[in-house]
Amino acid sequence: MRWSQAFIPTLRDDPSDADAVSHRLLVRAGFIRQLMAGSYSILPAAFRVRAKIDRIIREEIDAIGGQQFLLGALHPADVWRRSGRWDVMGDEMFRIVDRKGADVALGMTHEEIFATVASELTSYKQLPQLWYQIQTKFRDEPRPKSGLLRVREFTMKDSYSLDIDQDGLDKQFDAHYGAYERIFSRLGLDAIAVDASSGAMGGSGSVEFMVRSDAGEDLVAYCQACGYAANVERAVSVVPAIDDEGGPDALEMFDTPGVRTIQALETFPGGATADRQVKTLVYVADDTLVLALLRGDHALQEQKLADALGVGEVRPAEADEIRGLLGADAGSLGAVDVLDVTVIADDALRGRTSMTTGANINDKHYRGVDVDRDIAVTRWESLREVVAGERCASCDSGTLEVFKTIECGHIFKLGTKYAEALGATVLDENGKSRPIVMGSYGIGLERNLAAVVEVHHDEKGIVWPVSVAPWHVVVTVVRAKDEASQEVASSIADGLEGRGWDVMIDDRNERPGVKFADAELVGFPYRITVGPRGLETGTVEVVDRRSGTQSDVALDAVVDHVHGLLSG
RNA sequence: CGGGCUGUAGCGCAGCUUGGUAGCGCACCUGGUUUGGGACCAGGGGGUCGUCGGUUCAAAUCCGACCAGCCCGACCA
Repeated sequence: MRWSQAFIPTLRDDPSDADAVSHRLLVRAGFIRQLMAGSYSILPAAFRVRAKIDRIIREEIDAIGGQQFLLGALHPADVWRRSGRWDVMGDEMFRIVDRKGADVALGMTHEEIFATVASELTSYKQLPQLWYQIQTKFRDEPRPKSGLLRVREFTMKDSYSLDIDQDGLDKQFDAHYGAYERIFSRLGLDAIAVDASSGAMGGSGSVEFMVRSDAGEDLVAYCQACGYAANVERAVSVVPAIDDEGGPDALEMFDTPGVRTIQALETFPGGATADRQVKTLVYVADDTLVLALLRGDHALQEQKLADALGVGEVRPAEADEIRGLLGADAGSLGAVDVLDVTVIADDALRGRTSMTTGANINDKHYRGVDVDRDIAVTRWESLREVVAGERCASCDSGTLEVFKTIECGHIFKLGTKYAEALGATVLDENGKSRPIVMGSYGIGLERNLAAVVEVHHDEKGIVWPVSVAPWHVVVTVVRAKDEASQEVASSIADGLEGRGWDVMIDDRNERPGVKFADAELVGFPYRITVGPRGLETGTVEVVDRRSGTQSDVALDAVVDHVHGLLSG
């Protein structure tokens, strides 16, 4: 490829609306252009990167037995109604009405459709199967952002495993786990596998593959000592025990005029430190009011509560709902003697005594609360959000870090939910009909492309790993009008292309500085500079983008030399 | 959906307060000189000023509605 004919619209200035590093660099280096919020045009350079990511994914999924499909992006409402997700997905699903008035959806994922195809399976002898596709997904995100990291239209590799039993699912899940590790490694991404909440997908287990980046939106708790890693939606940690000795034993109500917060009660005469208070939160889950109890200085992780209750989401109760349930306002709430309400208590409250909490009468609190004696706890769960610096629960010696990450892949054990809803059953060896046990496994291609840029860049621009670079080498012709230089550049490019490398010849009649700056912006792993000065001594210059190392190499050795660098 | 901000040439921006022929830098085209880190000279092309409506002799500028985009939050497989 000759740059003079290539469409790589680089910009001298940063785009004004780009915040994330990958967004800024991909726009500026001529890889993408925005069409509307959450929708981007993939330009030729980005298309080449995407094609390489696509290929790496296909190689690894094929290697664990994947068969590639291509399903429709247009889905009839019926299959989504059958799984119950036509309503669950809400505004996030793009919906259209066809000319006959039928409801149609733009596919946001394909469990329903693959399950529909799977209904043709008839015998356990046909299992296991591993089906996948690489296809466009549509999700009407409430807030697209950060360039390709959060969009409304994107390409996903989604695979689906089909098995007769849980054991088969576990095997395919593990196979995907390994394939994903190999994929991210080949993309140059240091992905951390973390326990995650399965959220709206349901199922028995899920693992997210997270890449550390400030542009990410998920928080991960990580222990360097033992490698424990979990999304904060699930993470746990060790909470040092609190000494309850010396407090009042008997339940005793006392006046707390004007006290509305944990903090205020700490300094109120006769009050208590936050770690000796019980925080009572009222939440709504599926139209039912529940109480969530935590230690006063602990924060609720809402997803944990939702998972504990087995619902998709929870929301804090409104003021009038709270008053209707407990007869008091937020600030004076407690669970003492509350009997008709589901009470979920955080594990950190187990066995605690001499606690202080609201009395469900405005401006009154109880002291001397013995949690086991005075509160009818329905269930004990981990509800609190871990905080950086806490002790690791997994190895008991390390300290947890908490940092932002990009979710680059997510694998789920689905179970039989979709197979049952869509009639995907087979006969087992006893002739009995059984629903197929499914798993689903996703990787967003463009998000991974952006994640690579988030991780591999410097102040000059992108630094592509060789595995996904749009071109491996740029041959920069310092003086475009010098025919000898152009001929040398062509022959070097031919030599490298003959070895299987992708080469861009920068033959533009620009100043050298412009071409060097563009080469660094676009991110070619290696640059070969051809100019009259070097040719006088029969050499060209080879520059390593990552390290900046420069070396003069003899003309007749440069193809071998660069081939060696790229192969290394 | 709540809060904040922005829409003027391909990109980055000024002009709007105080209404009167639409500007600057970069990019682009032609010719010339240049060429190992974002050149220079001369000439030139390109804009329904987001959209619709209102006020006015006259609107990029004032008023209203709408649309789009960005950021924070809510939300989020």
